Formats: sequence, C-alpha cells, structure tokens
Amino acid sequence: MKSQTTKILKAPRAAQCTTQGDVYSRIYEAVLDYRLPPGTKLKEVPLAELFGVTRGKIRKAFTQLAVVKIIELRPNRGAIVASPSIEESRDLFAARRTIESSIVDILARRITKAQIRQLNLSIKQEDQAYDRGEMRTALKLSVDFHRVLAAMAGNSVLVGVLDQLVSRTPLVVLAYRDPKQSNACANRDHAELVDAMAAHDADRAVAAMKCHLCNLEGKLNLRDDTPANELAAIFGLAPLATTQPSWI
Amino acid sequence: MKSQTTKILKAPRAAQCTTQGDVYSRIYEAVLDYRLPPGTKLKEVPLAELFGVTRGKIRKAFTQLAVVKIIELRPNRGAIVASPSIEESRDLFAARRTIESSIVDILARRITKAQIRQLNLSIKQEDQAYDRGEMRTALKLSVDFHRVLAAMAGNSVLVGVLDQLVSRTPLVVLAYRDPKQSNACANRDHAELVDAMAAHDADRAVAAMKCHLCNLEGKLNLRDDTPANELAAIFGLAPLATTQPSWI
DNA sequence: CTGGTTGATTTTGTGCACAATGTGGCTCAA
DNA sequence: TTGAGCCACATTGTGCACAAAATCAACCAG
Repeated sequence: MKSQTTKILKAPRAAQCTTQGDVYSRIYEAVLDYRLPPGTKLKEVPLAELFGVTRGKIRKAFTQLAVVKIIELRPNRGAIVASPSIEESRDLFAARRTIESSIVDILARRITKAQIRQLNLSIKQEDQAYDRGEMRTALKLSVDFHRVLAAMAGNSVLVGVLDQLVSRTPLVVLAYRDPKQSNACANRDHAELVDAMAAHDADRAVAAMKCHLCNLEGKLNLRDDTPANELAAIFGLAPLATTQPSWI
Repeated sequence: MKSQTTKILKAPRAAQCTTQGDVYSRIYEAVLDYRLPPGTKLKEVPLAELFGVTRGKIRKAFTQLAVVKIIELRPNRGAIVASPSIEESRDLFAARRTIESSIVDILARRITKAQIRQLNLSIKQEDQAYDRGEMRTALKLSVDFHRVLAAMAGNSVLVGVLDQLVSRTPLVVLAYRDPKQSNACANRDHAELVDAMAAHDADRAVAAMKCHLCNLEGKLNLRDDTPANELAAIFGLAPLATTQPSWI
C-alpha cells in the first residue's frame, strides 16, 4: 500500500530535494500523466520523505490541489486523488466543449503558418508515440495539444480555466474507461481540427473540436444504468484504483 | 493603515470566533461586496486577531484565495488583494462572454416559469437597491444574478468556473472604473436577457448577454493609451487603493 | 537636498512537539 | 459467524517558538 503511492509518484528521473511549490507540480504532473488513479490515498509523511520536504509543504500543496479539485481533502481523513462522479464528468466534458469551441473559434481566424506547423509537429509526435506503443506519452501529448491550442488563442484567463479542466480529464478517463472500447485516442480528430484551422474555417474547426470531445466522452462508461454486478458503481463509490489498468 | 484593513473587512454584523475555512469566505465576500479594493495589503496577525483564529488558518485561506487569483501572494512580502492588469481584465471579460453565453444558450431552451419568476424577483430587488441609492447592495445583487443564472443551467463545473471569474470582476471594476462614466449599472440588460429567455429565444438571449458584458466592459477604462498624467498607469503599478472610491 | 548605509522593528516562513482524530485488530458474548 | 466494545497504533490537525526576510527610520557623507 505504502509502496504503491511511492512507486506511482516517482517520476522518470528519480529526484530528491524537491522544494516549495514543486511538490504541487509533481503531483499535478503525475495526474496529467495518468500515473495517479482516482481514489489513491496520499499520505503526508511518506510523500514528505519521498520529496525530501517537510510535512507542511505537502499540506500546502494539498490545499492548492484541492482548490482545483485534483485531490479531495477529507477532514481528519487525509487526501485522496479525486474521483469525479459521473455527473461531474459529463459536466466537465460539456464545459470543455464550450470553452474549447470558443478557443478554436478565436484561433481559426488568426492562426499563423508557424502555429500550424507547431501543431502539426505535435500531432506527428503523438502519432509516433502511439506507433511505438507508448500510450502514456501519447496521452500526455494529446493533453498538451489542447493546452497549446488554448495558449495560442492568447486569452490568459481562458488558458487558466481550461488548464483546470484539462487536468481533471485524466481522472475521469481512468475512472470510467470502458474496457470494451478501443483506446486508440482518435488523434485523427486533432489533424482534422488543424486542417480546418489552416483553412481559417472557424465553423468547421469548432465542429471538429466538439466532435473530438464528444468522441472522447463517448468512449467512456458514463451511463448510470448500474450494471448490477459492479458493486462499486451501485453504491457510487470510487472505483478500486489500487491496480493499474492493463493498457498503460 | 492597519485600521483600514480592519474596517473594510468588518462585515455588516460584527462577528468574532470565526472558524476554519470561514475566513476564506469572509475575505471572498468582502471582495464580492466591493469592500476590498485591489492592492490592499492583508497582514496575517491583524487578520488573525480580527477573526479570532490563529495565523495558520489565515495562511491556509491565503493560499486558497491565491489559487483563484483573488489575492496575490508575494514570497516574504505578504498578501495583497489582486489588481488585475488591463490585459487580464480584458481577457476576463472575454472569458465571461464565452462562458456565460453558453450558459444562457443552454438555459434559454429549458428555463421554467418558476425560474423566470425568481430571476425577475432578483432584478426587482436590484432595481430597488439602486433606487434607494444602496450601490453596494445593488452591485452585489447584480453579481448574484449571474451566479444564479449559472446555477440554473445545471452544469456544476461551469458554475465553479464562472464563480472564479465573477469573483474577480469587482476587482477589475474597482481598478479601472472610469470616473467620467455613469455608474448606473445597466440592469435593463438583465431584464432584456430574462425576456429573451422567457421567450425561449436562445439567440436573442445570447446576444443580450454578450451585449450586457460588453456594456460593462465598455464602462471601464481599459485602454492602455497611458493618459500621461496617471503615474500609476504609466508604470503599470496598482492603482492607489487606499482611498475608497466616492461612489460607494 | 540626494543617495546610500546601518540597525531596530515588523512581518512572514518553517519546523517541531503535542493534541485530536481515525483505523484496524482483538476479544468476547450472543 | 456476527457485531459491539475496547485498545493500540497510525495519521492528521494545530499552536508555538524561533529563523529569515523585508520594511522603516535615522543617520551621515557628498
């Protein structure tokens, strides 16, 4: 149990002597990298030792992460990685559709050739990661794609807002991934989106973005017709996040 | 100086013995009520004494408020109420236009008679507050109107996002209010919006919302053609927030 | 005056010890 | 076997004391 937390959080490069708000980013990145499944308990002392900081620093990072709903802070019972409810997950996607549509709408009108090149490069890297079977890298790049898009639109407030939503998406995916569905994250969608923007066709680009997000949501198991055998679903509890999904 | 902070924060009812995350809401509400102008320094010890809590509680509330950009936490130099830059202010309004448009779009299609009654009541209260010259109450009610609207749309994620944006708007207004402009907050706009929604005319409602937010933004002094005499503006410093604007 | 230095004071940052609470295992009776 | 009660341990919460840093004022030299 204790070692689970430890292992999951250990980033590619083993780093000690983390400082300050870095522990925030360490956990944040771990979530974005699909390394921290929802429901994982985050104990203060082990984390403090792992990062080489005091318990207070961990605590501070926790309160920050709790504000953006990446973790849940249960009084006297510690922190767990947030497990979004079905309704919250649906709302999250709906919110993303709204916000990213308007980002794309803005961007399609004023995107530059250089920006299009950058986006195409990003897509190619994503493709290559898929081809090499590096699911986690690919997923991370896919997330980055959306953040880059937001940044290009040039509205810092929207970027901040979208960041909060995007960072919660991996949790939804881990919580409600339908094992029966293929996991080939349709980054065809990304290419189509960039195509539309390159043609400065805002309407088509917005449609592409909406479609992309709907596809993503559609691959998840967000129906609340309780499957009768899934106890966790029946009682609305967090799915058991103790075992790593096989596909990562 | 010290007494300024104290006085501004003291809510209508003088309350001691505040606990826990209540100190968060106390400061949050003070901002929403236009009682805390941007740039106001928030010292830990005076606040702790005022609220009857320990310094640690204040600190925790500070880190939370900093995440949603209501205050700015400068390392080793304490907390001040955030003063949004001109660009950030513009982005904030643009983001609100996007998000609230989609809220209104959703809501217009499914709004109930009861909800319309509630909104109309809210508008009437706002009107009355204006008539009585209670600017602060009116402004608060105006802010509430937008939050109620978001809640009615039924997307909890959007509500959370919009809350963050709405709560920053008073800071923008206090920072960039144009003294030459009338301050009659056009809550005609609110009435028009509700009218459109009552007719289930989503397009008109969206247009009304966009128009309303543009009107609001238009009343502010968000041009960066530095007026040559305003030193604060020239150097990009926070406007002097030590004196209460006369119109409150 | 202006500009810079020093030192006292205020204010923020941090670690630690202890308090409070939750958790899991044990016994025992029904 | 089930469930209540109890105890030991693990984990989180909190206040305090001290460390570090910034602010302010006084002072002095140019």
